[in-house]
Amino acid sequence: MSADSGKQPPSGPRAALKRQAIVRAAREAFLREGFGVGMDAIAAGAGVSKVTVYNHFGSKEALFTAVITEALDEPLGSASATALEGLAEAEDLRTALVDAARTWVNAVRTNQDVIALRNLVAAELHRFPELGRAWQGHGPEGHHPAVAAALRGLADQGRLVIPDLETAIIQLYALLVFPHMVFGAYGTTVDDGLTERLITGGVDMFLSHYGPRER
Amino acid sequence: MSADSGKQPPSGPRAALKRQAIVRAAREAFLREGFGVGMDAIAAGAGVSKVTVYNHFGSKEALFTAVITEALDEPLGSASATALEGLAEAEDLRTALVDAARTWVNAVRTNQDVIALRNLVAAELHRFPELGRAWQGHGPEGHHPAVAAALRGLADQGRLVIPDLETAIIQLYALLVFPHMVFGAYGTTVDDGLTERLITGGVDMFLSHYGPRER
DNA sequence: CAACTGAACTGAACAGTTGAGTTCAGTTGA
DNA sequence: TCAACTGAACTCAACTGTTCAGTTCAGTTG
Repeated sequence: MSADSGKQPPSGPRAALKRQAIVRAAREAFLREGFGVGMDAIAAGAGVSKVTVYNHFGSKEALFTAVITEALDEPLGSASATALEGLAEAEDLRTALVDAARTWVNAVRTNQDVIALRNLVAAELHRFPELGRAWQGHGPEGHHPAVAAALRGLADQGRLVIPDLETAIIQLYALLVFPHMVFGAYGTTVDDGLTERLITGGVDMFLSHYGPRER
Repeated sequence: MSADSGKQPPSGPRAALKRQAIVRAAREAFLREGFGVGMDAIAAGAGVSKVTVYNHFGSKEALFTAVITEALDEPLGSASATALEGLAEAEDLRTALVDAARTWVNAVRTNQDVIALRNLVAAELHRFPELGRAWQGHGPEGHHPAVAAALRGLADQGRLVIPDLETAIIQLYALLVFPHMVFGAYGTTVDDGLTERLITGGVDMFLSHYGPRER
């Protein structure tokens, strides 16, 4: 019944280009109009025949899945991850944390696309239960491990006192990135001034609780 | 062309019951299957003829709007608002804050429906731009004023030192309710133990930053 | 209490549209 | 030469919204 009965997707360099164009156009289309956007519109946006789309992906759901999983392993974390790693060597912990937080939050803010995609997934959860599960642990908060490692390192150095690491990680996320995710959900964006106050204020608050009592 | 040309919706006690049943069923259906659910399914769920649905609401979009606006002024905040008001008279600020936070967070957690509805609105923003605007300022974080008043009161008493009220409010939200909203977005729920640790840990963190330096 | 009235409701069929996925004959390009 | 691609026409299912003949029911009148 489905198109994938014994058919393997096209291969070769030409096919790869087409595939890329399709995913790109599909992502834009989904972001612009939601999951309800027509396959014809996507094909047209990719400058490709609808048949080609189906030869590559077999179904709309598979295409959507491809878009999401592709967005899933976007670099998003690379800049902020390196910023977090440098934390151990920093002399002035507060300044270093504020800097790391800035690049981190900025990565989230400039990738509103990813947040919007998450909303799509959330809204279509009933259609894509696996995607919902796959999205957990990824997305903008996808590098828990990096944050965990950074915090653990600082704790081992004795520069932070963290009795409950899991809670602390969530709190750091909550103070720094969750506001942008929550407000971004309806298209509201947090303005630059407030963003900066949330960063410095969040770091200060985090340090005044977990930091050494040097204050 | 539309059905509302010169037609007013039915009135009277019987009609009111039907209308209520329709909105209720529509809400469940939308939550269960998303906006794509068929009107026949909604009518069946309400135990009502499809014609009755159209006599009452005229269109699917109008019905969806009715569901959302009805959810908009749900009491959600009443319990937590009163809990927040009692804060000024409390002797033990930490205990009182933790208690207030518990009822507040619980209100949010048990109203996951409302959060899920918000996701629907976000996903269908292009179809309902007005709804998106109406939803801002409401929803689970809809009682900013109550929180603002409570914090201001404590600051005036000298029991908290809050240089930037707006930031402080968002931080309180971030520490206590945002995690449940973010994780709840894909159906993941925060388990009871973590919830409790987030509450106490969040309050402690908040107080260690804004509270008097008695620590 | 019986007959009546009229608005609201039912059930089923129907019209019109949209969109997913397919078919196919023909074209492009390494 | 062969796999990939195109374009257009097509099927098929689902969905929104409508129509209509008949039914329910609260309230009114005699």
